[in-house]
Amino acid sequence: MTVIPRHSWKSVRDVIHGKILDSTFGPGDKLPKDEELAGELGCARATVQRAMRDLAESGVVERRRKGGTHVRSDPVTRATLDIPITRREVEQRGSVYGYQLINLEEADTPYEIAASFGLPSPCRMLRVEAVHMADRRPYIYEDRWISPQTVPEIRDVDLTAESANEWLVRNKPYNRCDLRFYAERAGAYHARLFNTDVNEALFVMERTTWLNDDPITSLKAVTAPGYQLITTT
Amino acid sequence: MTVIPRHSWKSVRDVIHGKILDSTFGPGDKLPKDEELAGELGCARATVQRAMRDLAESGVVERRRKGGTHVRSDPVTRATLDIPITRREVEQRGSVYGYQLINLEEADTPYEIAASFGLPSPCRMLRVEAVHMADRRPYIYEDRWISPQTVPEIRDVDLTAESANEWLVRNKPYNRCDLRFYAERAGAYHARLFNTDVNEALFVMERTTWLNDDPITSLKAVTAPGYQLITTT
DNA sequence: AAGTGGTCTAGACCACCTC
DNA sequence: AGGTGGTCTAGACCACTTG
Repeated sequence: MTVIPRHSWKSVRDVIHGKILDSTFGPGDKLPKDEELAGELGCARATVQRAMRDLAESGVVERRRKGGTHVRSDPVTRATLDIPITRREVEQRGSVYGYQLINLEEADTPYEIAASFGLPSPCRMLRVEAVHMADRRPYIYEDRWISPQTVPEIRDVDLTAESANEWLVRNKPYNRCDLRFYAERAGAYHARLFNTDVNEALFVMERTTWLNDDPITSLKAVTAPGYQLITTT
Repeated sequence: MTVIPRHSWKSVRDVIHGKILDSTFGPGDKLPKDEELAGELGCARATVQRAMRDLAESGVVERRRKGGTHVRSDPVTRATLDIPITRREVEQRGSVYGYQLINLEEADTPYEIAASFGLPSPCRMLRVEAVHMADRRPYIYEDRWISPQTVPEIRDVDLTAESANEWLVRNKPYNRCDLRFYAERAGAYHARLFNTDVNEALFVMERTTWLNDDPITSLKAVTAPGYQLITTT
């Protein structure tokens, strides 16, 4: 009786993944149940579980109780995005970070902002406009709405000194986060801010967050010309 | 002796996360070792492990053997991006998908492409230019380079019928994937293709993949005006 | 060298979902 | 209602990494 070399969950994962890649199991096919696979591979069921969870997380298979494990029929490329605090991002580029509050007011949200929160109608929120700078040049313009009902403490924060970005990330957890990326023409305001052409193409990130279905903040971040969002897996 | 209500790994995670959010443990602080926490919380060490892994994956803490578990000092917002096959994306929008090969040739890669693969100098690759369409209108223009050394089978694929996008995702696994997003002005070519203004801002995705350090493909996908990349967590 | 997280097992029970 | 994946435990051993 030979002890099997070693059944790490990664090797189990790779064996199963291999059978999918070589078409032993095609898109949509049902895989044997964990228990069977554990028997075949000579490892504990928990090890198969661990392997399968990894495959499920990377989008290769789908699992459902009672339904079993199926090979996903529409493969996706899945990647993880890390969006750091803007200050950190600037500093890691080796630049000097700067921050400037442009405007702070309490006002009714436009319809689009209410909509992005999923609210039926506009309501009163705190609006914060600010610029993040890298080496004294504008780097990201942020236009943010904060719900003072969910985040009452925000009124006590000195937003001329600390960016809402930083304070919120450090102090206010969230459950749900919507992200949206697109390109936008600069327009007169941003062209002047970034000292560029009116027709420059700018990369825009929008982020809306909730805590237990209560709106926290909605942010539109317009980046300087040439900005790139990068991921490595 | 009351049986503790139930110690699911999620509740354990939330307890620990709570202690981080209420500053019981601040940024950079070291958390007790798993064994201790398990004792305090009255659960198995494996349960703490599971909870901690989740916190580590979502970027809240960092763990190192022997080093212990620390609260991350620079919080990040972490999101998972799912990029489907373009055909699927179009179909799920409820549109009719179309595909058109524009150009297919073997040529030396420009320096930028070689660079994105991390290669020192240009080399011969297959170049595929194509358009994906939604309801007969251009949706995404793709300019792709494929390494025939890593993917010799590509020569036998009829790229007029099936997009390289689809064939590669279905048939060629990859280890490593770099993604890059930015905005670009349309220019004459894309303006005509998308039937829009020369200065329109277009959202661009670049994706480069490898299998065990061997280059597979590098793709620049220029999207139609108004395109948005969306994530929900 | 030793401390800490990571993995593996065997077994039990739970919870969800399809059949 | 029953089958399948998900979780939990207790204990052992492994592997990384830092003091």
